[in-house]
Amino acid sequence: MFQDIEEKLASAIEEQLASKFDLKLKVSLEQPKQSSFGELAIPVAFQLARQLKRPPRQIAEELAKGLGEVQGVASLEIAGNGYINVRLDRGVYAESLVRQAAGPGRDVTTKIVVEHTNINPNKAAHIGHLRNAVLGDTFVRMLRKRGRLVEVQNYIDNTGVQVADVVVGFHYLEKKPPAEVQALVEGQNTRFDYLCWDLYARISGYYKEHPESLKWRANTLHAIEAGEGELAELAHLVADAIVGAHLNTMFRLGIEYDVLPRESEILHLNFWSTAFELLKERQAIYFEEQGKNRGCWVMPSSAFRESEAADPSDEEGSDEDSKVIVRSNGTVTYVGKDIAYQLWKFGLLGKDFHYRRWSTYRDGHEVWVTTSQPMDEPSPHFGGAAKVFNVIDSRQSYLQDVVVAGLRALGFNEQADASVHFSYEMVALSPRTCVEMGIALSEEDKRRPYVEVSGRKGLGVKADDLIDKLIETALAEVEDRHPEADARERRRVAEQIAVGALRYFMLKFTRNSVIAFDFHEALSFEGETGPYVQYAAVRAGNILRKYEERGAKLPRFEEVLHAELLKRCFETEGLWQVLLMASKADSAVERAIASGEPAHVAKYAFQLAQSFNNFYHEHSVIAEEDPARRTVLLWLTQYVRDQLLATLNVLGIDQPQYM
RNA sequence: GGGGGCGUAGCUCAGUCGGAUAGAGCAUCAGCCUUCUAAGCUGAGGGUCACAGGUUCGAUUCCUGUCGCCCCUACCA
Repeated sequence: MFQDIEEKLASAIEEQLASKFDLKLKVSLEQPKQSSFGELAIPVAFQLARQLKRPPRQIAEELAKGLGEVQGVASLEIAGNGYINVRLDRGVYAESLVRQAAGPGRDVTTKIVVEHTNINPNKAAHIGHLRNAVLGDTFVRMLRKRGRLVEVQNYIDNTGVQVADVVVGFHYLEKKPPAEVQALVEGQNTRFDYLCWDLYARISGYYKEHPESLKWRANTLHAIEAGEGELAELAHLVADAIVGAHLNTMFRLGIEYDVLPRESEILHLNFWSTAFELLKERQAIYFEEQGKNRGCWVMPSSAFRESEAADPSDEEGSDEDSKVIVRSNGTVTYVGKDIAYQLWKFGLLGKDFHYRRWSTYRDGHEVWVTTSQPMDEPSPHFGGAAKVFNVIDSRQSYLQDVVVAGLRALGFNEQADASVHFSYEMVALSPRTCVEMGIALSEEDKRRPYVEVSGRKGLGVKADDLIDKLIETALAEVEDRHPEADARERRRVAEQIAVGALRYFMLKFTRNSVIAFDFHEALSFEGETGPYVQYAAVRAGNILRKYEERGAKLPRFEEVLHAELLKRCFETEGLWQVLLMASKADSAVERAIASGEPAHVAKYAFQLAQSFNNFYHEHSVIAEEDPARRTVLLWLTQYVRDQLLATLNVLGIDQPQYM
């Protein structure tokens, strides 16, 4: 609703600008700093003042006069030097919320692909991976909430170095044949993904002490790429088992995928060789004859580095910064495969995978995986997007630039522009948390704001361990508060609170801020946290439930409530502010999509919860004696609850039955 | 060396296109449970928006420089 009025006003002003000043300008609206200024502010006169060389106040007055009647708007005022402040007609506004004109569906024709999670399938997921998956999943929920068609892809790098290293560990270090590893996968006593976590750290250390053993890695990579032999078999075994573990971990947080494109199929279905031919044909890459990259196919740095293109005076052979796409031994780097994958996402490769159903989630949703052989059962159609978001760690922005440069070099400028590196900073550990975990720190590290995690060193917090710990903490609290409740139900509530705390924690920071993970902070359920928001929703639900438990029935609000009554009640500033805040849910999501910041939705959820908690404290709904007023308060409670739940749903957070 | 990011309250962070008196949470202190659950609410203290210039009617925001911290700059991803 708020969204509608914003759009209506913006376009009305834009029309004015066009007719009065012959200007084409995108008008944006602000929220006034103080609520006494009204509900919306239009600062457009300031922008115009310079262009028109006239005082902003005068322009504002002219625009406001010309605007006339806008539905739902009570008045326009010129304030300060030239703000146009907008006051809504509270009665009309509230009434339209009671009638709930559904928000407009947006673009459902073009597909958006969001790729996220993308964890190397060689060990358990850690907190850094959680940030990726939660960000990606929330962004997907945001887009879907606002009517976009979205496909979720989780790329599986099952032929890369990291998988190879674990295979090396099993084969060369532990001398385990595939059958034995299979037994470990199926074993009940230890978790396979945890076991691989340790093994990966072990083999990484081993390489350091015995550099000659790196040839094992090379051997293994070749075997995997060829797809034959015991090493390849081990790689498949490990990768599939770990992917299963990752999907289970993510499902605990309500994260699901549509399709798992695998690197093995990129290779075996010759996606790469097709892309390779294209790149050579268009001369996007060339064969290096000299220097350190001799014998490799490389992309010149001028393709992805603006500064170098600007300065051609450099001597000819200065391509030390070129990016190797095909190594001198003939194998292709990750970036090369990623270019082929990116082309497929846009439907530009002229090829497709084959698919089989990987599994079906408990809610019935299916996730598919790519295969190299045609399957009998028909599959949905994947790929062919108009826009692609790649949720990838910001440390890889250089590689992402190379991928986009690849598209551009092939002449796909439109798709290059539609490729978004949805980047985010890493999750590190606070020094305090390192100490708690028994990680030895140097004096220097202790003074740092954070300590980087390292899979190679096995240093980090495993996702499932963190989730378990959160559940444990929440459960203790739930048991304390509800000793009489059913144990299974309490467990369920604790899980929902834990997930709420974790997802909110991962979302409350904007993407480009490094999170120094701290157990104490993450385990907090007070203040700006997921549980705080959940608690507000639960309280709202309690009011409605209690009301009905006491024998009354909730009125049919749309029949009982009318503009006049609503206007009278919402003259109370506090109540109006709650309603206003609640009506901004869609606007908040839309804004967050535009800025690419899921954190904005989290912040909004918190503000709405805060606003409601305030209301809860100040007004007794059920005890309200004036029946008309009570009806309004009940409706407000229900409306806020609905908006809160809708927003929590966008954040991937459930409402517990009680707290 | 080159590229990118950051620097806002004791701590962790927000801060819309340059606009009205710079905001939250935590921590500290002082209050509030016979009520729809206190995982809550109210209040207080706490700021040279790193520093110095510049552009502007107006700068936390844009530009330049300085200082400090971080990331990238692999035939790993």
